[in-house]
Amino acid sequence: MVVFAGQGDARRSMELLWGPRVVAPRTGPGPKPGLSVEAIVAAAIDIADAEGMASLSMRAVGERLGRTAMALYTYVPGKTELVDLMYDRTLGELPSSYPVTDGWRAAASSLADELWNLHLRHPWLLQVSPARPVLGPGEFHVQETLLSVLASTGLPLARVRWVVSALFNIVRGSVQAAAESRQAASETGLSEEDWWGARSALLGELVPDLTARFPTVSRLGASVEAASGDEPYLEREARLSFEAGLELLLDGVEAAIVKASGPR
Amino acid sequence: MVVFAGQGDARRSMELLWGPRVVAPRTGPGPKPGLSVEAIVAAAIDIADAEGMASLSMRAVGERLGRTAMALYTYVPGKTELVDLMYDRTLGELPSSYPVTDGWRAAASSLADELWNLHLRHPWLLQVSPARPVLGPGEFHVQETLLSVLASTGLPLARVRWVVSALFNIVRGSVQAAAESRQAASETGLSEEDWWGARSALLGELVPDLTARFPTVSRLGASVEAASGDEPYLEREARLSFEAGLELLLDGVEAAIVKASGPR
DNA sequence: GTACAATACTTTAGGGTGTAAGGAGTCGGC
DNA sequence: GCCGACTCCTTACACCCTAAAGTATTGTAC
Repeated sequence: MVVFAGQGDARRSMELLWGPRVVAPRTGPGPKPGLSVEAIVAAAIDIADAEGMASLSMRAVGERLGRTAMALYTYVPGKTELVDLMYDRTLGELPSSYPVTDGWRAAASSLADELWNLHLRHPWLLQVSPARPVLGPGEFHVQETLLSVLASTGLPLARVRWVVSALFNIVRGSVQAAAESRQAASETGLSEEDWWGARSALLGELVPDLTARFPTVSRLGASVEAASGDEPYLEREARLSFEAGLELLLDGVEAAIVKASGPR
Repeated sequence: MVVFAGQGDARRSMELLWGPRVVAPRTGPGPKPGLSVEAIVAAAIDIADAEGMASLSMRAVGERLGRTAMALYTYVPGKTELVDLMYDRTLGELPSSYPVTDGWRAAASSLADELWNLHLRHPWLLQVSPARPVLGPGEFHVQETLLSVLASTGLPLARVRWVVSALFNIVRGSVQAAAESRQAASETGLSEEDWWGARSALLGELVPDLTARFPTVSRLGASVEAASGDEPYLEREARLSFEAGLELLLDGVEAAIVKASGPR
């Protein structure tokens, strides 16, 4: 399921995102709060990291904090907003300094790397829709960092923007394979090799004319299988895909720079 | 929630994917089947297209076919497999002929376009995990088409592979914004403009130092707002992002070709 | 023509989910 | 000392997927 930012409580939601994270102790009457928004968000992130977004329920979060699910509703309007907070807080983890002293390409590469690792550490990020942005400090932080590093190419901001979005897409796309393969392995208890072995045996049996119908795929499949050693497969695969995609993209940027500076 | 291919019924699942789509009428005893796998898949696709993956439930599919949810379990092992079928059948829609007579770049571009439109027509495709591939005919078909078109660049298949994956990522990533913005608009009843207007007003109020903290983003935001007319915004935005990303990528491919053919 | 077996479909039920509603309990301020 | 505000919990509902068991329909064999 894709989660959108709630509409009714737009203000409340924004206040949670941008407001102070350490709330001053209340002065009014009533029992002292035993929890806090940040504690809830942290617990939720822990769960999502360890067991995946599918296992993230209000009950689970409450349990981890020694409360019931409903106790959370005192602090957070609903699950949607909680997920938004998780997303934004996590993006905020991204380091912000990428010196361009070694050139824009080195800076962009290491930034992309960091972004990749961040997503790999928190794969559930991929399940939060980037369509209607959360518009929290973390998201702004990431955009600012990406934009400013790539602006150092000298390209106009209006073009840098597309580079940023393409870069983001490549990171998200490639990390998805890695993360979900990992998650699938732990959920089903089947290693990649076992799974793949069983599947390709079935394929050969049920689709005898596979190589005839899909010659190029088959050619590739054969070469890949031959080349693969016995180390974790799909994850390395995803990393390679990321690196290759990044290189292609940055080559494209370089070409754009040359073109922009005019044919000499 | 991310859906993985079931493990227990791997064989059954593969048979459904690769088996004949028009089942021969049964001869034995028992009532005649009133439904069929293909009819169920089609109904499910209709629902997902119209109301999104979140609204796709076994009940909803059954209801659309005049049955209960449980009736579907005669034809399909479970929801997981149904989603796999939906995914694979939909990918099968992609046209397969992309003549390279006008050069590889034109062919790749129009193929990418087609892929983009396909995803836009069926945005729920993005919610099916590509990690553990479905390994159905549709998926093979798409891979085969992409690979063979890009193999016409003359690059070795081992590199073409990464180009394909990057291309796929760019398509998926950029279409996500468009599709989900559309979906969000229809679900919340809020147009992009209204939503964005409300949000940015809130931002200005709650975060007065926004432009100071995120100068580059703000600079970009200002220029974009100024440039935007009064036509549907985020969707055009996503399309532009797609086109720009594609150009960057293909430029990168061109650079790779030049590099591979050796410095003259 | 009737009994049987196989299949399609429904009903029932159990364990999930998010969260609305209302009832406890706890504390600061008057 | 008590009121009111506040946190937190229990209960309840609506929805989800699907296992299990029951019912209806059909073709075949005797």
